[in-house]
Amino acid sequence: MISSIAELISDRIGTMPAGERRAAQTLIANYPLTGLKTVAEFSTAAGVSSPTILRFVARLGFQNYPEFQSALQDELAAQLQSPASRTLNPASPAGGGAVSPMLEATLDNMRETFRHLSDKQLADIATRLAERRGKTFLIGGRFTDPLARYMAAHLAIIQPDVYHLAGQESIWRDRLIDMGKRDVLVIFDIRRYQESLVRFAEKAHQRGVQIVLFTDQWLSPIARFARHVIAGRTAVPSAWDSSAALFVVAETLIGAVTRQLEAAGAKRIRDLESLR
Amino acid sequence: MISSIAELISDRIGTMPAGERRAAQTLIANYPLTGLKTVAEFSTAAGVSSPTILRFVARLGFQNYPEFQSALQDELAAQLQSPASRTLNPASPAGGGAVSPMLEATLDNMRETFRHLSDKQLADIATRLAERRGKTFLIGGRFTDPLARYMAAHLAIIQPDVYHLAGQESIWRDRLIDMGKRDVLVIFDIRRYQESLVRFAEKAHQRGVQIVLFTDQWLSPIARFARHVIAGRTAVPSAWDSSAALFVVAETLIGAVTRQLEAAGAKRIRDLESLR
DNA sequence: GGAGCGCTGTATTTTATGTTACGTATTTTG
DNA sequence: CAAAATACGTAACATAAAATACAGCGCTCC
Repeated sequence: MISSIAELISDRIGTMPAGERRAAQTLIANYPLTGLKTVAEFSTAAGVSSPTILRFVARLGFQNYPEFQSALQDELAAQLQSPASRTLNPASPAGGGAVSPMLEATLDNMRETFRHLSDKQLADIATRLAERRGKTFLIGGRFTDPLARYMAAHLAIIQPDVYHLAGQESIWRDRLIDMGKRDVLVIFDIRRYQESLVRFAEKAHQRGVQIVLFTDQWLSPIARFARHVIAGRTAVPSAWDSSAALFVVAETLIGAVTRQLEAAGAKRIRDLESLR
Repeated sequence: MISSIAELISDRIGTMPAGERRAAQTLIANYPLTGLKTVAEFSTAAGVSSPTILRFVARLGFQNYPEFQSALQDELAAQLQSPASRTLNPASPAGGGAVSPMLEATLDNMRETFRHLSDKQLADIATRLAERRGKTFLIGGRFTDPLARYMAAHLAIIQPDVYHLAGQESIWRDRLIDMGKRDVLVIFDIRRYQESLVRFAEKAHQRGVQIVLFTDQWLSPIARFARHVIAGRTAVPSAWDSSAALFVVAETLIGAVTRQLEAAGAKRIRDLESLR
């Protein structure tokens, strides 16, 4: 069975004429980058003419060059999403049970999630949450609402006016009245994205509320309205998606907000410490 | 110093207008693939128009779109050639901001937690939860109750008689009447351990309820009454303890229970799948 | 509440990319 | 050794993509 284009090529490279073989070798040499460039660039890199490149991809079974490129991109996407550590990390020892694959995937997800997340971005969001110009609302979807609760439970201690929106849709929809452009709304939404949340986000956005969105890598439609978007990896070998990466981001953010408030010498924090 | 385009983006994302920010977020969400596609594809993915994409790349300092794509390709080429660099976030090398110590500590916590947790132990707990002799109750403390909710939300789908105990102490204390030796009580309790939870656990234990305890490495006093104890690492460089390791164990357990029920060919699972 | 500025999308133009047709070179076979 | 078939490149063509011009809208700041 042939699963990658590289395999396909090495499978057929024997039956190719000289020019196309040079194309194949050039592509394999630094795969798959050459294939993502234009036909002209590919051809000069291989030292052949453009039609030869086209005949080459035709021989591989593709209808046209763009189709070939799409296939390469899809392959690359799959590769980038499940990074190297799974294959080269010998961290999964004897065990082999059902645990380690799950753990490994989760660890990968976290590394990948943070790789796409800069310190500055997190600091910006933390600042927004810490500056306390208005109120902070948190809400989540069916499975992610606990994350909203978790974050709310912490934030509510270190600052006032933090509200978790719970219960039925009609209840939190009415809270829109309290929201304005000085307020922040933190939404957790991973697929399948919930219609009710999208509607709610849209209305809040219209009222000028700043939205911070926690979502998965495919981005909830709410991203359209969000001021800040955090995209976490969710894929694990399970029937369910994993929210663990988002959970860790949430904890990191909680820590960052706390630190900022401490640095600002917020009275509330001092009061709090004296209480402990 | 800015070495990657992703950094460049997160550096300037704050100063961008809404549309371009959406473009930036879309690109970061699955970097760098979206940037390798055509302007039209990029624009629809981000939900903006093509000129906005072009203005976006112009703002990043590129003369035109192809130049931007070449830069992305070069970056990708460098990454693919030295796979080691891919696992680490180049944005936060040594020292850096507050992100990576937090992440590193969290990852360590998870590895440590699972190191002290055998496959068999997890499988036993999963079996206990899956065998469905009685009811399943879940409850947590001040900060960990969201974890109980998260687990309950999943378990309640794949099996009946799953209850999350919420609200005031008096409410769930009364639920003790419903509990017997065929039932399972899942408790999340990390320090500072809550008196009310300990009392509740003791009473449940006296009634013969099987207790599964999620706690920290110093073990809640509830461990005395528990049939199964999961001790997660919680130490992170933050003012707060981290529940992330326990969260991942919970997810692992949810996955294991689901798998067992699938393997047992539970009718409910089949019904569920037909609903999807 | 009004004027000015800036951002965004639609429509059009321009550029360059992929594709095809055809003639020449090269290799293979009888 | 000759003839045929196959492979390859040059050059013209068509198509799709990027770039630009312009108008409408929303926003901010007086």
